[in-house]
Amino acid sequence: MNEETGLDTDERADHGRRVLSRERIILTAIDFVDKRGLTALTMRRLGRELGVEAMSLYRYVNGREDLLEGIVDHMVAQLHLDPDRSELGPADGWQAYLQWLAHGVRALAREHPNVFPLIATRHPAAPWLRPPLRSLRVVEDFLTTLITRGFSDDRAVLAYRAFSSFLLGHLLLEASLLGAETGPAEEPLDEGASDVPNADQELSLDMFPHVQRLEAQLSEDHSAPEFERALEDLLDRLDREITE
Amino acid sequence: MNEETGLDTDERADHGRRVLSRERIILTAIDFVDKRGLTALTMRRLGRELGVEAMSLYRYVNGREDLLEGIVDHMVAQLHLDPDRSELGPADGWQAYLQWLAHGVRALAREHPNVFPLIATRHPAAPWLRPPLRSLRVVEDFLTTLITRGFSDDRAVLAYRAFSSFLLGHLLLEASLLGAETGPAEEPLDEGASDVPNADQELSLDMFPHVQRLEAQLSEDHSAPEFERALEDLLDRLDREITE
DNA sequence: ACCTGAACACCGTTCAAGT
DNA sequence: ACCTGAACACCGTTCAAGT
Repeated sequence: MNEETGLDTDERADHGRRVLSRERIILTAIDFVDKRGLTALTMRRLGRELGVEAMSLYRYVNGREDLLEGIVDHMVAQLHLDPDRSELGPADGWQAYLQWLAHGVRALAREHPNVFPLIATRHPAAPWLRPPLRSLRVVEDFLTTLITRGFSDDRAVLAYRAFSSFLLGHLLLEASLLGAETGPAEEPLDEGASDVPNADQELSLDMFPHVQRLEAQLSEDHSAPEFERALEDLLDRLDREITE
Repeated sequence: MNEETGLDTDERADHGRRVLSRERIILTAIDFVDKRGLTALTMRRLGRELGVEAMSLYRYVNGREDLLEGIVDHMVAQLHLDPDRSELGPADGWQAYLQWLAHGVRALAREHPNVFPLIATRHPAAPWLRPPLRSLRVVEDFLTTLITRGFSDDRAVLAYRAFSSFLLGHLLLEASLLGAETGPAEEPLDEGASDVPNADQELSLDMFPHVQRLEAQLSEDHSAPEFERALEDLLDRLDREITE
């Protein structure tokens, strides 16, 4: 296997006559979701994007579910390619590692806000893999790093759980804000065009004075500082735990 | 409107000749998702469940998206019906209120683990509504409670954001664990039956010694105490914020 | 070896038609 | 007023057939 491309070398020697590959399909799918949203991703449309009939994909991908799984795996695997990782020597503490990892996952969420919900909500393959840190390699890395830096087994597992919850909550919300634009084809849908007893809570804002008054502040996006602040609090909490 | 049934009284006087109503459709849909999972929910299947053709639903529901919206609204609205709410007088502090609210949302997630991802990931109607506290009434309640107990506007908004992230991260993970059973028809799918270059990470566990050794501990479910612990930490943090 | 045409069962949704 | 039949465009997926 070629480390860089993930393709067998004899496939690459094929002068590109081979149009499809699992790698290319997954990359195209991620690109497609980035641009048009998750719900728009269809085997048939993805085929068209690749200049091929939908049925051809089934040679490389075990159906739609497997395609989604492949997308998630590919995304999470990116964490290992982060160049900054090499700057982290054994001399650095676990806090530096968790900072690095947290920012790596956050970068993923910000680059692919439409894909992140997939990472966040698909059922992991095993009960001890929790979103968004859902890869054996990443979890192994996590545990070794903490344990070699003084965490007991129990504390390391606790930290993994707490860290997962933290990332999930903050990044899913942040991705949701970013993805709202690209989302599922946000139709204008002019008001009152429906004759359905909608029970719609278009109860006017007047009934909710605080929300109305604070609407602007509620809409502000302070994702970055809030993320940093909450991350530091989490690290402090973990620090207190291991020394208590 | 009848407070208990949510039906107009003249509808109830109709001797039940009217089979359908938005209320009944949504309740049946929630029940269906609880039992068979979100992906199984189909307009046609839901119609069959109600003893009716799928097309009939369109008189009460503006298509599938609106149905999902209705489900989310109905679930979140349940928070106001919590009987314990009445035990919270103005004498109780904001901490008691946030404890009550957190446990209310957690109860929702545990009772409907297959529905919770919907609450967590659907784009809110407005940018200042964040999952899972995505209803005007709930947010208004949140803000008034905190502000009348000494929070400044800014602190209250910060608290809303932090609280949302906290609930989302913890409860989505917890619901995911519970929902794994009922989930999307988890097929056995015997190993090796596929000829696809899966790049499957069935790299044996031997390569991940820490994960292997801690597998049992990683699989343990300590949702309840972890939730309580993290909630208290959050409340402490908010407390520190307003008094600093 | 790799891609496709045709086919199947199933979707969401619309609308004219039934009662 | 409420439900349905028929139809349309679109799904995912299989498999025999083409090259």
